[in-house]
Amino acid sequence: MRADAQRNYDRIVSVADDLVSRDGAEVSLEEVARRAGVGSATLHRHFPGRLALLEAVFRDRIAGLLDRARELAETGPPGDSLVVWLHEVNTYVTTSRGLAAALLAHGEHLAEDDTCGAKTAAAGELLVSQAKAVGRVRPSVSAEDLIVLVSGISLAVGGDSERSRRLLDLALAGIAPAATSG
Amino acid sequence: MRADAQRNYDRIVSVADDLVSRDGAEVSLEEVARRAGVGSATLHRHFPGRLALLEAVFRDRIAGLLDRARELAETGPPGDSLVVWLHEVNTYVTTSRGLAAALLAHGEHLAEDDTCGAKTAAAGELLVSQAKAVGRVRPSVSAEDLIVLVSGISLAVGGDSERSRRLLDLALAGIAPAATSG
DNA sequence: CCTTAAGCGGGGTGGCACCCCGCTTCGTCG
DNA sequence: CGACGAAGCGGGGTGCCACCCCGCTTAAGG
Repeated sequence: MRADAQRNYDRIVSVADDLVSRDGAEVSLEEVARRAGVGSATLHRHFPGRLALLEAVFRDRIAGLLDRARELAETGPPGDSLVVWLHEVNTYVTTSRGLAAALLAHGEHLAEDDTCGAKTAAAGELLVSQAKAVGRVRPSVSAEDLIVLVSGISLAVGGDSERSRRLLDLALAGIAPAATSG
Repeated sequence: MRADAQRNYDRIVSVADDLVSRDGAEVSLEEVARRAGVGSATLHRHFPGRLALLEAVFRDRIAGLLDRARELAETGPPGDSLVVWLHEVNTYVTTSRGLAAALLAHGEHLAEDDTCGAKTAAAGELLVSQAKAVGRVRPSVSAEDLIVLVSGISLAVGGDSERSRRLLDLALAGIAPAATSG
């Protein structure tokens, strides 16, 4: 990639990061280009569609989540690590406007691609299988399910972190009262 | 309301119903107006904003859900009725493109208004309090939470009914294996 | 320094939400 | 039943958008 192209690419991602976190995933791509000091054609050449831009913007943050999953998998107790990680994902997704949209790219089967959602689900799979091994998670539950769930909650609550956290707790525990039988 | 105004209103809602269920909540309002045979100004006069139109489109379906909640509250076993009703809501919401968006109108506190979401949550409250009374639901869970959850799941899965149903089951039961002790 | 192609961006296209305002039609009342 | 005031209508305008075309610029290599 030519040096000027790389410079423009970086400027666009940086500006998009600011604007998306300020205004959400539906920012005007024109404005991103304007603030980045490039023509809109340049933006569209580098990023064919809004999703491609969002993927680039969140790539680093997602990478952080992946590292964190590996770290938790190695250090934490198998059952709790998954819950801790999902709450961290939830916080990330809820407080980063537009991330949920990026995670749900292609909406349905987010596997096989190298999209943010696919990579996140893959990282989660590690923790899920650990948790299954110690009987803390049903076999029918997949990491992809959980990522979709987190994303959906985040989409639904807007940016209300407290409610998002509460709904995730609810979904992980179920609606029934805690079984006091042990 | 003048007779012609009423006629236009009805035509717009009817056409919007078709187009939203075919193309989702993001239909072009211009196209709705075009197909309804009215000027776009007429549409915008009757419905100030996309959400107002969606509310009108789904009002009848929502009314059906409310009746169903009352019916289940009277006839069904308190614990199961809630689950049955939530699955019915889920099916409705997932198969009616755009309904989730309508239910999440104003996103955050959907109480107090007479929006679709508020009315649905109110109807659910009946079943929730029944279920709490028989110890099937934790006191900290509100009907509003559950409606937001259902809507979020629906948004996240696109139109995949089977997955939507599975995720709702998951969220209601929690991720842990079924307690075989009880 | 010169070539060449990768990359750029001004400006165009078609579509959108939303609004203004002169014209039409409805409902009412004499 | 006819006329009148107002409610309602919609063609057309504005400003914004995503996305693209194409002649010009400039980086990179010899």
